[in-house]
Amino acid sequence: MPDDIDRRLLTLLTANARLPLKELAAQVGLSSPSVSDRLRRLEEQGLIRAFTVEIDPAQLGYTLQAIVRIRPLPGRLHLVQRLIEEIPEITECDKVTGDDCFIARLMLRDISHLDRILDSIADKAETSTAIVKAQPVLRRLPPLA
Amino acid sequence: MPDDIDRRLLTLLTANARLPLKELAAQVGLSSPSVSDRLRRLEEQGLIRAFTVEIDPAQLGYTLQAIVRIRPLPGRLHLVQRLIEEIPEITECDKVTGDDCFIARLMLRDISHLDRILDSIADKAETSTAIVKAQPVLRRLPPLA
DNA sequence: AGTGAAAGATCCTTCTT
DNA sequence: AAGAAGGATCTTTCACT
Repeated sequence: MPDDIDRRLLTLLTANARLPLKELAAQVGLSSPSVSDRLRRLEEQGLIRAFTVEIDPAQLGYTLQAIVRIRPLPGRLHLVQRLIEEIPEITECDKVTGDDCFIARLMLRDISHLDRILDSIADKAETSTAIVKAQPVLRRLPPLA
Repeated sequence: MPDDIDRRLLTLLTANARLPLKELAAQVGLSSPSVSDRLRRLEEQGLIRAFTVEIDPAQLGYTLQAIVRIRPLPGRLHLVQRLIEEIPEITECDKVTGDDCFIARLMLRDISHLDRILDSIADKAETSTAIVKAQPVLRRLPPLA
């Protein structure tokens, strides 16, 4: 279980994953070797899954996003799931309770792009689409208390 | 606009943001200083928004996730949006077209945690909740073609 | 579990071409 | 954009708390 210092390290790294050890150590009041040890441990136990970059999809041409709820037709659950995994424009998908079996986020170049993708699953699942107008909360950490 | 080499750099960094310049340079067939210049440019123009870590929420005690659709009661749109921004368990929220004005992702410790949060907005908005059972597509990059 | 220091390797940036 | 050099940073180790 992460202690208070681990949590502060995670907060700092979430904001800037390239902070040097010396800087991290100063912020949490430990020495560089200690911080180095803690980071290694956090990575090994999988609490830190990966070091990544956050990309602005609009600057890659994906100026439109949609949230699509997907209800596979009877007997098509597994087929639809495989399909979802293979559509690269789906950058996130959750399998959930309730009628809407899947909830997916799509990155799109324009509306016709959306139309094309929805058409390709129309014979295997029903879909409900919501176009993203704004993002009041961009991906952030839950409370670490 | 990013060229082919920029796109390869983005792909490499998305998988591992700590790859050294030398390694990145070798992969794309350039020298370290060139790659350094490109990364600086990508960061300055905001295509790379940030260097971060990906955290496993379960290991922070958030063993439950929910996707909640939120329909503010008449006249409560702005109030509800402020509320959403202030609930730290909401780690993602999109404002979308359609009846469901907001779609939010909640990180939760258990079911009673969900109950508490939904209760706190029950008098300002209607909600529909879907519990996440699996994540067939974890956050990934859209195609860079 | 952590500190402080020090050595050796690696990495980044600057300068020149 | 490449190559070489200088300076910073990371990691590891060790004796000690």
